[in-house]
Amino acid sequence: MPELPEVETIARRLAPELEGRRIHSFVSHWPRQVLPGLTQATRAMTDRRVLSVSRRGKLLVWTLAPAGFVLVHLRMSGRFEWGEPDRADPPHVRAVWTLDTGRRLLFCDARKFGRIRYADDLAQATAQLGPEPLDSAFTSQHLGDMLAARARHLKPLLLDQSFLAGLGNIYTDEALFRAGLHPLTRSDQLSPDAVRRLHRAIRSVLRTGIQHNGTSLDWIYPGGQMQDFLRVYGRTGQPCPVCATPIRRLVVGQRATHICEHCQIAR
DNA sequence: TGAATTGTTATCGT
DNA sequence: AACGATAACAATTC
Repeated sequence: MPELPEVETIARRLAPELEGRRIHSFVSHWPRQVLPGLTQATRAMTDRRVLSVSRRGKLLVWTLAPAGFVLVHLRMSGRFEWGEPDRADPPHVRAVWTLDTGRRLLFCDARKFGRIRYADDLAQATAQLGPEPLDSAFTSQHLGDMLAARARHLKPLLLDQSFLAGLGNIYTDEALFRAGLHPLTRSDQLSPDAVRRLHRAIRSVLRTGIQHNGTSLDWIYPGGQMQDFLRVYGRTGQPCPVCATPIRRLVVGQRATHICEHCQIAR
């Protein structure tokens, strides 16, 4: 579930606790989610200091000193919790970093789809990711060029992390609604105005998501308020906030997709 | 009980 | 060959 705004929120919460700390030890209870391999990753993380915690797309990035990076992808159900000395650990703890302070950072992941990767080279490890939608370098002109170079339906294209990094199902549906664009619109057939609307919609919905600490729809990601500001996602049958037409749920590229048929047209 | 959930990868077709 | 579409897959919750 965690998409760009959720991962950004997690990074901001983690940073003040983790930055400056040294990793004393690392233990995994599900080694297959540790890359490039448990022994290699463990050796590379142990006794290194966390310089900074940031985000690239949906990846959480820890910059280590003197060298190296930890990249955590939460996938569907990954989340971080701090171990409490006088309380039992939460369920589904898959990995534990123990810090020089003795504090334990727990990686919990019910579905075990998350990934913990150590990499020497950040650029190489993130080479397949598309641009950051909130970067100042990501202009409407840039998006227009990218869209025109492809001939694909907007929804699956926006979900493609190698096209643009960070959008998932929720924010893609919300961005398309705000842009007034149907998810099946072909990327190379947008008018210049539609490109501008889409660029604006993507950035504003992500910024709004961050402002509200992300979207909390179930037990997987707590502490967000963005679910109160969603206009189409998960609102099947409820009235469109603009025109009151009931929101419809369709399936596009094997993904649940929520639209207002009146407000969202191919153009 | 099986339907739903999502990003990534492998595979198929054009 | 390159690109787009599609299926399979990871594992669990309700």
